[in-house]
Amino acid sequence: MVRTPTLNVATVRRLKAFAWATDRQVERLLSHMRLQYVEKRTVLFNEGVPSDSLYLLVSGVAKLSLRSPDDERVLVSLVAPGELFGITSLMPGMQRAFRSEAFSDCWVGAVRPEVFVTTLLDCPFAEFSAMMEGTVGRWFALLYRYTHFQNSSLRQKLALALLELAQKFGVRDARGILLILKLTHEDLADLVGASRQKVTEHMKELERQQVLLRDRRRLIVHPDRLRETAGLPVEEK
Amino acid sequence: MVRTPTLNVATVRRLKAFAWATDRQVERLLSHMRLQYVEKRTVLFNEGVPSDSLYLLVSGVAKLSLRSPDDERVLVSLVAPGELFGITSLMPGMQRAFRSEAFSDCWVGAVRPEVFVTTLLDCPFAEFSAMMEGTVGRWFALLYRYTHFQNSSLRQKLALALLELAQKFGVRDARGILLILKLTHEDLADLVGASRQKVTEHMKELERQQVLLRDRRRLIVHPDRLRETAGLPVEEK
DNA sequence: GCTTTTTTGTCACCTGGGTGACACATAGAG
DNA sequence: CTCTATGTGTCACCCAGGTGACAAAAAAGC
Repeated sequence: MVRTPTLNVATVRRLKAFAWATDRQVERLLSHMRLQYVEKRTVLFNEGVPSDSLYLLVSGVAKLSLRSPDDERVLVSLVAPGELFGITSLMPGMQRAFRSEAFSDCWVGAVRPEVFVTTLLDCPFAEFSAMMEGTVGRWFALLYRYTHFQNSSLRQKLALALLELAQKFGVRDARGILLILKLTHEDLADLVGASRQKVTEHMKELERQQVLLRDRRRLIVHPDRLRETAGLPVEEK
Repeated sequence: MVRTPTLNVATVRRLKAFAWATDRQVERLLSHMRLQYVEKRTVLFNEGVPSDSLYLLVSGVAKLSLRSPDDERVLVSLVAPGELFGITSLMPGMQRAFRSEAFSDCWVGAVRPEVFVTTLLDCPFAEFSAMMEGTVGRWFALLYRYTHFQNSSLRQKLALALLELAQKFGVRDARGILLILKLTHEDLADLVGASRQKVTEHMKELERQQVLLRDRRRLIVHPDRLRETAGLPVEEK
């Protein structure tokens, strides 16, 4: 039989979670936390679903993973007791980036992110989360790209990198999205961690396949086709 | 000659920076921002130095990079106008993770992170940054690992992953750091994005080199030697 | 314009790591 | 304590992508 752990201030301190918070704050937070048992291999949330809870791992080991283009699972991280996870819930309207499942049997505490922020920081959730998005949101995009690089071919990495560049530096154009940047193949190679020569080869090939085209030294990309060659689910919008 | 851009609320709005902030907040923030011109190829900050400023890219393109084990530069990201960068400054006592340099001639605004937080969020900086550390700090560790995977051999990736695991799941032991986790080679393979077979080979090799040893199915690692095989600067402490 | 430097395109060759296959060891389950 | 399932160790073989080299094409100086 499974024994429910007691979750009080002392436990939290032992887990070294919320080290910066006062006892009173922790107590209030705990009163809003629902504790749940998650059996090994059970999925807590899947990538792509809305992020409405923040989790504290109380005991056991949790696992964050994502599906790579070739449908393999990439193990992104293992979560240790005392860690918070499901952090996308701190940013407005964000979907879960990873699947979370129990790597071993776990006890997990769940709170609504609004409660978390207002009890620990006394500042409106909307403001806090907007701030998060404006600052660490960029990091998050990076993490996204890098985790998706795992198990991808060079061609896919290139497509992924170009998509990110299109979001940042792209302007609409009759023929697609124009990147307002002069990038050499060497720059791209550094970005995806490949050799210049192979980048040249793949870029030629991508041009041949009409995924992108060049106007002098400016790139014009076709985001849907890029997404396809990157092996991403084609975004409907 | 270089023309100094005007930096007022309208400019900020056009850049789509701080979209969530009110005009008054933006105005106050701008009054504390020092604008500087950074010529192409100039380094703004280097990895490893203390993070004491937060930057807004006003015009041009900036570049974030790091040095890989084989002393190559990994281009981590290109920063677009309107983006904030140097975000490590929002976490307490954190060093810069990347080098930042101008990819093209840039105008950059710098603020102290305390000013940034208190004008935009009216909550004490110390509390905010503790909160950041406790939440997105984990993401940051991930980003660190993944960026360092770039241009690394499987052996180095393994060492890096094991170091991260040792930090999370390690307890001191007479023989090194004991990982309180039963990990299969397959798990490790998923973590570093490699095949199970090659992981087995490299783990054997690492055992032979006394970088780690096994006690039944538990791993005991030697962090300094791991750091060395990962190609990281051996941390003095 | 002409010259120098930087990029691009394309080779031929090499190597780290993926794949499949299979024997052996270990650990749970009963 | 035995049986079965799951992990480990080690092959032989293949391929994506790295390396070096060099010519053609574009840019950038002047």
